[in-house]
Amino acid sequence: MKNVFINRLRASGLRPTKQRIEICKVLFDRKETFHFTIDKLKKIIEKNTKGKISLATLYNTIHAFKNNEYLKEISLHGNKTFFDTNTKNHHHFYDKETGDLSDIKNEDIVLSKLPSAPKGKKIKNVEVTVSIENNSHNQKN
Amino acid sequence: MKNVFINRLRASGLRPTKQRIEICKVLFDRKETFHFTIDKLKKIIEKNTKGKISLATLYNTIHAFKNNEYLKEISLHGNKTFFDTNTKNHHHFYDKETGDLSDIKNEDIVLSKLPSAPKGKKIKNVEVTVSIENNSHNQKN
DNA sequence: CTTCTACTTTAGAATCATTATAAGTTACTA
DNA sequence: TAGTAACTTATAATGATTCTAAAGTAGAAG
Repeated sequence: MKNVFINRLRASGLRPTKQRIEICKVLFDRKETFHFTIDKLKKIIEKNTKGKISLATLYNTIHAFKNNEYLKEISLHGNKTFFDTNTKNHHHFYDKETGDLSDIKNEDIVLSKLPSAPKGKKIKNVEVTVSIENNSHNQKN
Repeated sequence: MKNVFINRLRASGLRPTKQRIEICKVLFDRKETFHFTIDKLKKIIEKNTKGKISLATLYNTIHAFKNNEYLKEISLHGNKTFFDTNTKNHHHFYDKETGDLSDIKNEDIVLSKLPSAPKGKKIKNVEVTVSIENNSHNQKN
């Protein structure tokens, strides 16, 4: 329900506004984790909701959510920034041709060797991107 | 020497123009691998060279180099696209605060478990980004 | 329940990276 | 050395993101 969102927003020091709750519904009211760009989010909201939310508000809100660990930003080739409702440490398949991004569970990738961080630095997180393409590409015989 | 570059360009079907050779010198005439954004490259060229090279040419040329495996594009958070003169499969340390990027040799990271690609797809490449930050951050006691 | 203030939202302008365009220039082929 | 396709260039166009300034709203205090 709405209250879950209101409480989480409050807990992060964010005012529960009409727009933020609307965005919460789109992002978090689902079973699967959700990957999106601002652009895609905008389209979904325009479909689901009568009232529009301005682009600036989408950016502001998504960044507020990111800063409060509601969302994770994902590293990818290409120009658009992706966000992920799965904020746990995990990895991704990325198909550059289609732009599709999907989760790989943390336990499905095992890193058995890692270098130590450069002097004065420490490791903050490790992200693996597995780029995929159609089987038909460069088919070797 | 210049001839090395001319030959490699020719071998890839790229005409060895003044500008391309100039760019080759900046990129490949060095011991260490080199990580850069177009912006950074532009500044270096403006320092090293009397004649300017237009932004459009930098973009065109860098993309031609990328398509011909002279360069590798790197996946990162943030808005700018990074390129790497190390085209071998390898990984990176990335310090978002400073924007610094450095190589991790392929053998310094071992992935002992990988998921299989979704149906109809195959794995094209696997890239690991190890995000680092200053030791002083969030120091736990 | 009103008032006040700080936080939000908004439309639109501004900015930044990147790509497209169209005109002039250059490298190679014959 | 002439012709043509490839290349470079300045500039315009595009697309994503951020900024700005004005109008609206949530929550605290009375």
